[in-house]
Amino acid sequence: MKIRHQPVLSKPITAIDVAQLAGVSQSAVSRYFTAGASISEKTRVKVKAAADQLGYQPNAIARSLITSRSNIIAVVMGYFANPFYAQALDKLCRKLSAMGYGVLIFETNGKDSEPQVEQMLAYRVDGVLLLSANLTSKLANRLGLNGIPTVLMNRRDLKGVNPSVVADNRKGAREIAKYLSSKGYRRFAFIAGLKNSSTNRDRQKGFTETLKALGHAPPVVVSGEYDPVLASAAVKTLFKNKSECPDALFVANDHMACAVLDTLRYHLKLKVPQDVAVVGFDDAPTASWLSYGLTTYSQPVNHMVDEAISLLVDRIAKPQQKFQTRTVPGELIIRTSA
Amino acid sequence: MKIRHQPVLSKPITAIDVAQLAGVSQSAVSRYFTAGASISEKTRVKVKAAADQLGYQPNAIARSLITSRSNIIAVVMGYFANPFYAQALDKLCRKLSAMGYGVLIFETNGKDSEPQVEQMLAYRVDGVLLLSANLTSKLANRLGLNGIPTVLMNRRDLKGVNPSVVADNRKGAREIAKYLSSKGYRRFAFIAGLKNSSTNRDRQKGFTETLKALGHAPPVVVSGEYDPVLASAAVKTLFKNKSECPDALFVANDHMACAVLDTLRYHLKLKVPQDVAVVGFDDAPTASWLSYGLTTYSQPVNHMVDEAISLLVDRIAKPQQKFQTRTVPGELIIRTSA
DNA sequence: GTAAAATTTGCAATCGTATGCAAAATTATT
DNA sequence: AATAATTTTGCATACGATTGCAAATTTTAC
Repeated sequence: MKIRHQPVLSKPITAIDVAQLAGVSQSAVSRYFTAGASISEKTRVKVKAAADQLGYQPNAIARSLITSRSNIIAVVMGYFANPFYAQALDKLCRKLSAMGYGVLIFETNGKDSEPQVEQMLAYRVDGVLLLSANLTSKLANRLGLNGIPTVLMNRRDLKGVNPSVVADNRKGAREIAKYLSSKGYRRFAFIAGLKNSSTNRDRQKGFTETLKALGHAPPVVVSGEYDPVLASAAVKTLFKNKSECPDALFVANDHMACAVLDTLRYHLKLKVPQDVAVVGFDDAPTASWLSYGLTTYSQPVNHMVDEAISLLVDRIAKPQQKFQTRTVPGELIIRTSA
Repeated sequence: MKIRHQPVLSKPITAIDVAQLAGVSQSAVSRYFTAGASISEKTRVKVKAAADQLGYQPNAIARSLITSRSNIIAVVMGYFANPFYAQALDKLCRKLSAMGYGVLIFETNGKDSEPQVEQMLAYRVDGVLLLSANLTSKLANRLGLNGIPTVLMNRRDLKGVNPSVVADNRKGAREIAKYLSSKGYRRFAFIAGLKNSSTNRDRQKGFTETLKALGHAPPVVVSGEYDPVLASAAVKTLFKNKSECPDALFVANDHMACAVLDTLRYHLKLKVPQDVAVVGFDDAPTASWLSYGLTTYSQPVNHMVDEAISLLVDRIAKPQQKFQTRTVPGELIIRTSA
C-alpha cells in the first residue's frame, strides 16, 4: 500500500516566499506579475525562476482587495432549459474567460432574486450581464442603484437605466408575418412569451401590425410564458374547437416552438406545414435539428454576446458615459415548418 | 431634463462606517455578520439599524482574504451543447447558491486547460466540480497536486486521486443489451463517445459483454466522440453498404442519439424503430421530446448532483479523509425508439 | 571621469474584514 | 451586597497583495 500522495496541508505560497527565494523584495515579485510595471530584466528572471520553482500564483483575492477590482463578471440567467440561453452562456464564458475575467453564475426564477443580488454585491463583481427575457426589472434597478455596471441581453431597459443589446424583434416579427402571408396562410395565432417582457411585446407588436397592414385579421393570442409545457397546453386549447383553427402559428421563441410542433404532430395529429405552419424565433440549436426543421428568425448569438461584452467593458471603464441600446440584425431562416 | 440618478461614485461603505454610525467598534459589526459570534441583543439592533440605513454588505473579498475560504466553487464544463450537462449545471448552480457558495464557471475543450486552472488557483476556490466525461485527467491531477478538493461527475477517477460520482454505466448498458436482444434485434452497433473516457468504456463493455453472454455477435463499434455531427457521419458510413446493416444502435449518449435518429430518418430514410432501433443513455431533456421518444437509460441528475455536492463538501471539510466513488442507480426508460 | 537623467528598487501604508486576547460589562451564586 | 462566572466589547494584528515615494542604481550625455 502506498502512502497518500496529497501534499500535506502546507502553508500556501505567497509573494514573500518567492521574494525570499529570489533574493528580492516582495514588491519586485508583485511587479513581475503586474503588466507594465517597472522591473529590470535581471530581477525578472530571478523572480520567474523562484515563482516557477515554488509554483507560485498571485492570490486574486488579495489583489482584488487592494485594487478594488474583482475581475469577476456575474452572469444572471433566468432560464437554463432553453438551448438558446445555454448557447449564449457558452459563448459568454469562453470570451470572458479569455479576457481574464472570472464568470460567476447565478440563476433566478425572476421572483425572489434578493439573495443572489446580495451575493453579487458581496463579491463586488465588476459588472453584471443579465441574460434572459424573463428577469424582473426590479433586479436591474437594484443593481443600478448600487452603481454596478450592468448590461441587459435580450431585453430592453424601458427606463433607460442600463444599456442593453437586443435582436430586432419588431423587424423579425414583421418579416415573419410577411412571409406567412405571402405563403397563403390566413388564420394566424401568436403563442406569446411573458407578457411583461419587452422582447415578447416587440415580437407581438411587429407581427400584429404587419398582419393588419396586409389586410389580415389580428392573430389569436395565447400565452405560453416561455414555457414549453404551458405553450403546448395553450396550443391544445387553441385547437379544441375545430371550426376556427389557425393555419399559421408564430411562437415567441424556438424553445416553445419545438414543443408546439411536437404537440401539433403527435397529440393533435396535424401535419406541419400542410395543416398548420409554425415559425419560431431565436434560431436556437434545436431549431435546425431535422425532426423540427423550424423556420425561424435568427438572433445571432455571437454577435449579441460580442456587443454585450463590449458594452459592459465600456461601462466598467467609464460608468458615467452615456450609452445606447444596441440592436443586432437577424434574418429569416426558412426551413420546413413553414 | 432630469439630472442623472446614478449615485456619484461615492466611497464604498465599509464596516467602519457602519460602526461609527452605530456607535460601536468595527469588531461588533463584523460579529453581527458572523454566524455564531458573541454579540448582545442591544448592539445587534444598533448594528442592524446602521447597516440597513447605509445599505451595507460585508465585502466577501476581504472576508475571504482573512478566513482563507473563498466560498467559491468552480464548475468546469467540457461541453455545453449537450442538454444533459446544461441541466446538471442548472441544478448545481441552484443548490450551491442556496448553500451560500458562489459558482465560478469554466469551460474547456479538454485540451489546453492551463489558463483556466491558473484562474481557479488564483481565486483560491474552495473546491472544484469537474462535470463532463471528456475532460482530461491531466486537469484533475493538476488540481489534486495543488490540494484543491475536487469531485468528478460522470467520470471515474481511475487513479483514485479524487472522489467521483457516476451512473451505473455498466449495468445500464447491460440492461439495454438485454432489452434489445429480448425484442428480437440481432445485428448490433455501438456509437461510441470518446474512447478514453471511463464512462464510454463502461458503457461499451457492459453492452458487449452482455451481447456475448446472450450469444450474439459483438457489436460493430464506430466513434462519435460525443459529438452529434461526428456521430451522424459515423452512422452514414455504417449504413453505406446495404448488405450488413445493423438493426439496433446503442448510442453512447442521448445528445448523439437524437442526431443519429434524425440522420436515420431524414437522410437514410429508415423507419425507427421498425428498420432500426435506437437507444441512448442519460435521459436528457430532449430524449422525451415527442419527435424523438428516445428509449434510454436514465442518469438521475438530481441525485447525482446531490451526491457530488455532498462529496465535495465532505472533501472540503476533511481533505485527508478517505472517500469512495459513488454510483447512482438509473433505470431503463422505454419510449418509442426501440 | 563626472554630472544629469532615467530607471529600478525597497519601504511602508493600504484595502476591508476576522479573531485572539484582555478589559469591561453583565449575570449568577452565595 | 459581595464575589465568582459568564458574556460582551474593543484593541490590535493578520490576511496577501498593490502602489506612491524616496533612495539606490543604472544609463546617458558631455
